Amino acid sequence: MRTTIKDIANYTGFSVTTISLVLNNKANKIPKSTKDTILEAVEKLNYHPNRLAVGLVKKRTDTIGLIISDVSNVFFSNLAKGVEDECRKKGWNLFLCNTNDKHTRDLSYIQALADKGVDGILFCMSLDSDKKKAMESIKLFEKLKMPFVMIDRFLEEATCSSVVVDHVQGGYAATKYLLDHGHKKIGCITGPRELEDSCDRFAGYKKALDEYEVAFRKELVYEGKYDCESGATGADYLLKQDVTAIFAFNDMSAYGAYNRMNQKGIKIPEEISLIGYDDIFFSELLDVPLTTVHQPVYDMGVEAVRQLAAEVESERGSRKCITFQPVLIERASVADKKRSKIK
Amino acid sequence: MRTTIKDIANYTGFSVTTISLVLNNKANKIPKSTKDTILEAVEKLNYHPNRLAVGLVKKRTDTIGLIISDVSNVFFSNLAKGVEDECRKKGWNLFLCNTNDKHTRDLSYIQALADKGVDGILFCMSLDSDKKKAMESIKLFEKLKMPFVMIDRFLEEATCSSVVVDHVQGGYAATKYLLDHGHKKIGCITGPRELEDSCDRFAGYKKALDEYEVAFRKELVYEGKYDCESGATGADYLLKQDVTAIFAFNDMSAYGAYNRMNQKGIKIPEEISLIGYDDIFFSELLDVPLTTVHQPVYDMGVEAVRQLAAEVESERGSRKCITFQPVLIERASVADKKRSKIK
DNA sequence: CTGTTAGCGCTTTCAG
DNA sequence: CTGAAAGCGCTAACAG
Repeated sequence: MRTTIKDIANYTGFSVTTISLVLNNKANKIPKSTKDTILEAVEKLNYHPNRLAVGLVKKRTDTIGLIISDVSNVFFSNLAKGVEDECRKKGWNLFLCNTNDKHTRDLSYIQALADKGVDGILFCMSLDSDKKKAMESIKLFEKLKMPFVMIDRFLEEATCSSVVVDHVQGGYAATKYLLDHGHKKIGCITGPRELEDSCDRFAGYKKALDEYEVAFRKELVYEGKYDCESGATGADYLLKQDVTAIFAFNDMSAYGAYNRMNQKGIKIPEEISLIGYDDIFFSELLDVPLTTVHQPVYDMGVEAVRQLAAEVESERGSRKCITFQPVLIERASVADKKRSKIK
Repeated sequence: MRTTIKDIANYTGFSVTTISLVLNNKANKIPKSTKDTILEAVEKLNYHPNRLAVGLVKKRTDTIGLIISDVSNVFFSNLAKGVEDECRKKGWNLFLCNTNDKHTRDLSYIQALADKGVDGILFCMSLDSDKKKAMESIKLFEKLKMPFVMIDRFLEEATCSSVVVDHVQGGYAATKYLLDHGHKKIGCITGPRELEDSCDRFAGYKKALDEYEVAFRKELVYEGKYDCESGATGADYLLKQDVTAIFAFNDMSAYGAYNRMNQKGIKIPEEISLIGYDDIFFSELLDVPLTTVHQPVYDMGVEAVRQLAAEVESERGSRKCITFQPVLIERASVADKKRSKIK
């Protein structure tokens, strides 16, 4: 059996109250001598408080949950790393929950975590959530009075903090970079049109085009699925449109395009410039390191925990929306547009 | 305030015992009618048991911990995925702990998880653990009477289950494959020599050489660090030794070698064959998809949870050591040795 | 079949 | 300064 506070009481002759007091630093008026005997006993008997019991009475467990779709996705694993590192600093523990983008799992994890007494939840809504489903999740949080911060996706209606990245800016930066390199026929391989982040990047793309007074042409837009395969078919399509540069809305589809062009013997960046989005660790390892838009995922994880901490401490109120600016990482996959090419 | 079992008691008029009984399916002798009223009330008042309280008395929390060095490493994130998926199936929750390979964190996480009442721990010992430190961890588990299963690394002395992969076999298979393709001068880029898995792969490499009666030559061995950079310098070195094939002990160093050869204009696999180890998702996305040794990481995660479940249920006893066989994934980075080349 | 009661291990008034 | 006692929400003998 583990040593309990009672054991310490018996051993030292003091009452459990006194023990508890000194262990929780509420021992203003307890003489150093008794403090010391107690601390010694704690050491000697190797006493460690049972956190379940503590949690039961304090209604605080120093534990939070992280709900994401899939840790094996590099985006999320980096996020999780940031989250866990920050938790460790705070002396917290982290529950990891993968929903695989199933909304019903969002719901069941939220409830399960609440039942286990977490102090708060970091919530990356599942992708199959339409507005109605999203509100369902939010309502559940509210019903449970569970502090939470939304990551990567945000809902106006939610009374919570959030940390997101400005994808409009990201899309804008990537496109502008291409434009600055003289490209005008810039194809893009988007993500699924339902996804807000894809729409945002698209908005950024258009904004840059506008700013440079390059007419938007919808035949230069290919709707991909954020995966390699659709990146490859996207490249096939755009090549036929005779683009000089491709902006893939995530690195995975950029890889697909990259490989396809390689197969076809099309040189990057000499013949076609390519730019990605995400900055997966792999992108810099390619033969032609990929120029891409970096999302500060790890930092977002850290910040999310801090927001949650604020939320937990202050009993709501914070409700801040922290926006991270993505940053363009210049590598080798973009070159000036060849003058030789017509138009 | 959350509804408690007492609320249900008050609401239905039955005692808390009765409620508890039906909720825990120990209601053999309780008439369906009362069962139904209770279940209805539970539904209506939206009652969810407080798991902290349950855990306190039952000494079971349906929660386990996973201690690894770093989730942002693809190996571990895939492992974690397998673990979490299996946990979900069992209705368990998962604590995620990153040690960054610091042994003291192994210790503090083990204790912290125990304090929070986990039923067991999946333990991937930190890399800076020598035998003595490793035993320290094991002893702690034993002192705490905490069920655990070791993953990826195993210690004879430990009375626990473990799931590992047979790296000797992996190294053997990779080397044999190269030999079968007519290569005799096979260079290898190992991992740090302190690491057991690297030694094992090396043993497999030698074993295959022996079997094919190809003399081992130590100048064909380059000690790398399991990263891209050392892979590149390893390639530089081995190229000077005039090898016809390179076996990199992990995919990261294989990428390093791959890129370096690309830079030098050396064609893979025409001029040099290359084989990796790990089968990171990226390996198949390369221009020349990398032939590599696949470790069934996800499945290991799943199996580890099952082992732990057995351990937890049967109050020790199992103590099985499950060995996974790595499998060679044939892709495009290995070719028959050119006859033209001398020797 | 159902209720009473005693904990699980800890914190926290409230007395003294 | 320290201790007794109540209670967090639940389970599990033990009665009846």
